Amino acid sequence: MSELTSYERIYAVVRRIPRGRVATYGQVATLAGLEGHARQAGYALHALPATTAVPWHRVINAQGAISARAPGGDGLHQRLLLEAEGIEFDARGRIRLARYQWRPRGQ
DNA sequence: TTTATGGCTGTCA
DNA sequence: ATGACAGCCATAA
Repeated sequence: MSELTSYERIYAVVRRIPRGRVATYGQVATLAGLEGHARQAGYALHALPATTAVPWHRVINAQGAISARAPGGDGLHQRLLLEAEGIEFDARGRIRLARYQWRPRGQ
């Protein structure tokens, strides 16, 4: 019923994530109309080109941690991007979701 | 067309 | 608190 692909819906949601905030894959999937398909949200982000304007780094897993998508430490790059936006990580490299998780509609 | 897989999530130990 | 298992279904081959 849409001319947009699932990926594009996901990108549209991710683009709405304010700076200094994060959202989980499941949350993005739900907002994109794909409730319960957290993985698809992850795949969509995985498919993003390096030149994208989508703030994919603001999307993390339900544990408030960064999913290691590549060996070696690419996750570190994502972490730096988040820290640059003012998001703090605890000693285990996890984000305080209670404080930084994006809350659409309720501000 | 079918088959395999997966940037996850939730539950149980 | 962490670790392991199974499941949901779209995308890619």
